[in-house]
Formats: sequence, structure tokens, C-alpha cells
Amino acid sequence: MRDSVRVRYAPSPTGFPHVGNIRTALFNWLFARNMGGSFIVRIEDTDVARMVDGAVESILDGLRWLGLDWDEGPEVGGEYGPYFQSQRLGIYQPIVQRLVRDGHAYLCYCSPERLEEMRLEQTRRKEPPGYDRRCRSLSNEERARLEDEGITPVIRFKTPLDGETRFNDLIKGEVAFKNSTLDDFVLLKSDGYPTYHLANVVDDHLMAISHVLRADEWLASTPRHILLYNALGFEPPQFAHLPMILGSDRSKLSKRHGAVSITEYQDQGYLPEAMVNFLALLGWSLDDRTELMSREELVKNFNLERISRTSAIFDLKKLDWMNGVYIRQLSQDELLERLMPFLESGLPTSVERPISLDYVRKIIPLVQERMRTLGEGVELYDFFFINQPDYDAELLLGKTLDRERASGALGISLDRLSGLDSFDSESLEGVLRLLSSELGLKTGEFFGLIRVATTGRIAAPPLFQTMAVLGRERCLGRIEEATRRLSRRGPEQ
RNA sequence: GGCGCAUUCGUCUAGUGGUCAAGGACACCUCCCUCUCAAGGAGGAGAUCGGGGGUUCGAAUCCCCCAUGCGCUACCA
Repeated sequence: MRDSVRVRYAPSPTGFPHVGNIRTALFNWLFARNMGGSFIVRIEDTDVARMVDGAVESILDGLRWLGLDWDEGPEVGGEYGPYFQSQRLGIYQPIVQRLVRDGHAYLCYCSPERLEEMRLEQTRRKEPPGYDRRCRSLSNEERARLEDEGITPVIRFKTPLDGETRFNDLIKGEVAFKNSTLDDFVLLKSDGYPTYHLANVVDDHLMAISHVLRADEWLASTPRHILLYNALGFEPPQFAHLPMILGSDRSKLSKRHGAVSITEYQDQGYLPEAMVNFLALLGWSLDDRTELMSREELVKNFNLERISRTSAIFDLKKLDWMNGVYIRQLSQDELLERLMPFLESGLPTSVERPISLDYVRKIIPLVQERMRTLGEGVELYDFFFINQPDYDAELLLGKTLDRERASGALGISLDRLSGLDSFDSESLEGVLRLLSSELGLKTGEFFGLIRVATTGRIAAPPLFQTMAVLGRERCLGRIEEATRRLSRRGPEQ
């Protein structure tokens, strides 16, 4: 059993689920599924001050949305629980006491103020900042005196003063750190909570984690963790540090680069399967050409060997393209189902609810290949739903028409269209094409005019089909309105 | 400042000593299709592989130095 692959995603509930973070979750999940191992979720809620309400829920929602199911963790339990570190406090205490007893850790009474001052002084003198180990060798009397002052100590790890710590990272390769560059980091805070370093190491061991796949930013902490594993007499897991995801300016991806929370992408109408595919390719590749892969194909092919060592910039344009590809791959019924919630919440309240499924069903074939996100679909094609789109009368004229000609064309169109037996796309095309040549207008000019009149936009789905879906009444009404708009602002132009 | 990691088209990447005068994708440009926009099709432009030294018959691939970027350097994770 010890040989089986067990990986974990260990988020800290201090905010929204960042896409970089979720990518880490994805890689862990893919690795577990590929190896037939277990994917565990563990909540690292050891920083009471930074906890954010609802963060756990939104992290779990993000995982669920992407279909990253976990074998052990919140809600599903498991034999290594509990899976919230705040519920494991009783586990860390005795372990840290043992460390103190064995001489691997010590009590530190230094105040935050002193530490702050010390760091300031160190940077001023251009020395590497780090704890100066003042409490590492306290005499019994000194310790007793500090205890009497009522100071609650923290517990620090007694980092070896010399030697070096090396390990073989599965992605970066052999990495070595001199122990002298590491300071005596805190294991147990004065509020009784463990730090990340302690809790993470203890829990990874207790939960029999075989591989730690985490972001690159942890690489520098790994020697501390290895030292801790050794002091504890635990076998360290294998480490694999994932490249980071950066914003367009190469700095750490953050708010100013746009959406960073996975829930924002969900809200904007990105498809989870597209998101999974896109995220998987940020730092991993199958070969020199395969890009579109289903979840099953990703699981089947994923491996650590092909994870890149260099950080990747999040390219929204490519995500948009890929999302469009996935939208086009959907069956019309599937797209209908996925689009409805966006229409219900995105369309103005003036549009009657519930929105008619049958009506949307007719629109789907016209918009499917034009959408990159579901949310964008609502914005681009709202003219199918609202009463009268608003637009600048100038748009009716395009580049070539004048007001007179346009009004005339609209008038005749109104006539012909109201006399049409059947308002279907073929009949519309027949009538309008004929009219176009009668008027001596190029189809581009004339259809452009009608397009703006009926949709309020210069770019829309194919005109005749669009008009057929809109229906006679609405089209005629909008053409009348267009005529009004032309005359209203005409003269003073 | 110290330590660590990285460095191939604008971006994601392929590439592990010769088949690379570097391949694919997004984005960009042109053309075709066409009532617009998309989608689709056909092309194009775009990287002297961060720079400099080696090693070798031969280097994007190996070694060294430099530069740059990023990360860490908390009683945050």
C-alpha cells in the first residue's frame, strides 16, 4: 500500500481559487488518475488571521466544476482524516514536543518587535535576513526568567549549522542547498497553530503522501522540509515543483492581469472541459502537435516527465480560441442547456422570463460557431430577445448610402416584406435579393442596411435566417423604427 | 544583499550531439468562400535557439562564465 501513488491538493482558504492554484490541483489529479492512485484534498487552515469566509466552498466548487473529484478530503472523508488542519491541532503538539525533547527544536521567546528590528538592521547592513538564533542556546535560568515574564514562546526548528541538503526534484532535477543559508524557522506559533512547514510535513507523512506536486515557489522551502522529515525519522515523499503561471508582463499572475479566480472564468462562460484542456497545456505537453485533448486523453497520457521547467504566461487569446472550439463541438442540445443559465441571468430584466427554450433552440445554429464564451453569446446576440436594439442611425448608412436612399430602400422593403406569404429564410432571400437589384444597390450595401435595421448591429449571423427567427412582426417593427431614426436626426447632419 | 530555479518565434510549446539553414498551435497579415461577422480552406511573415567562451569532425542540445527574469528570504501559505 505504501507503494501506491497518493497525491494531495492542499489549498489554504485565504481567498478565491486562483487559476495557478487550480492548475496545481489539475496536475495532481491527472497524475493520480493516470497512475491509478488517490487524489486527496486537505485544507490547510492554519492561518487564523488570513482565513476568508466561504473560501473552502469556492475552492471545492472550482474543483467540482472542472470535474476533479477527490478520493479523500472534505465531504467525502477517508481513513486518514480529518482533512482540515485546524481539526488536527492535537496531532502536531506531541510531535513538536518530541522534537524539542530530542534536541531538534527549541522554545523561542523573541518578540515580533525584536524580530522586526533585527531584520531591518540586517537588511540595512546588507546581510541575509534570518533569525539570529538568540534563543537557541538559552540557559535554564534565562528560560525560567522569560517564562516568569509570561511570554508565550514559539517553537523553532534547530537547523543544522553546516552540511548541505540535497534532493532530486522530479521536474527540476538535483537541487542542493547549504544548510548555513537556512535559518531556524518556526514550527509552532504562539497561538498554538502549526506553521505550514510543520503541518505540511506531518500530514503528508501521516496521510502516506507519495508525491508532492506543488508550485515552484515552494522549491526553496523544500530543504527545510527534508530536514524536518529527517529529524522526525520520516521518509520524505518525492517532490515535483511545477512551473508558475505568470501574467502577460511576466510577473506573478494577479488581479491586474484580469480574471484570476477560476470562478470568474466559470461566470464568463468558459467551458470546464476547455479550461481543463487549456490549463493542462500550461506547463505540460504531449508532443509537438497535439493540443485538443479530452479529459480521458489527458488522464491517459499525463506524466511528470513532460512537465516543463519554465514558467508559462497565461494567454487569454488562446483560451478564447480553445473555448470556441469546445463550444462548436457541443451538440445543439448541450449548448442549449449550457447557454440557458447565462441567458436567464445575463439578459435585461425587460426580457420576459422564463426564456423560451423553443425560441433559443432556433437561435443556437446561428450563433454556435460565432461564440467564444457563453457570456459573450448573451452580449452579442441580445437583439434576438430585447424589444428594440439601440444603435446609432449612422450605422444604417454604412460607408456608401445616403439618408434618402436608405429611407427609400427601407420603405420599399417594409412593403414587400409585409406582403410576403411565408416569412422563412428562402422567401426572404428571394425577395430581398430581387429588391436589391431593383434598387440598384449592391447586396452588401442593402443587406447591411437591413441587418442594422433588424439587429442593430453591423455584424450578426446570416441575415435571412436571423430575420426568420426574429419573425415578421418584430422585423417590420424594427424597420419602421429604423426609418424613424433616419429622419429624426437627418437634417442637422 | 543571500540562496535557488529558469532562459527556443509576441505567447504556449516540440526538440536530449548530426534527419533543425529549428516543427506545431494561438495571435497577426494576405487570398478563397461570402450579405456582415464568424467558421472553414490555402498561403505569409515571425526564433542567427539570452550573450560570450569552450568541448567536438559536428551543439538549441554537453561544460564554464556573464546578463536578464522569476521565486524564496514572516509566529503567510
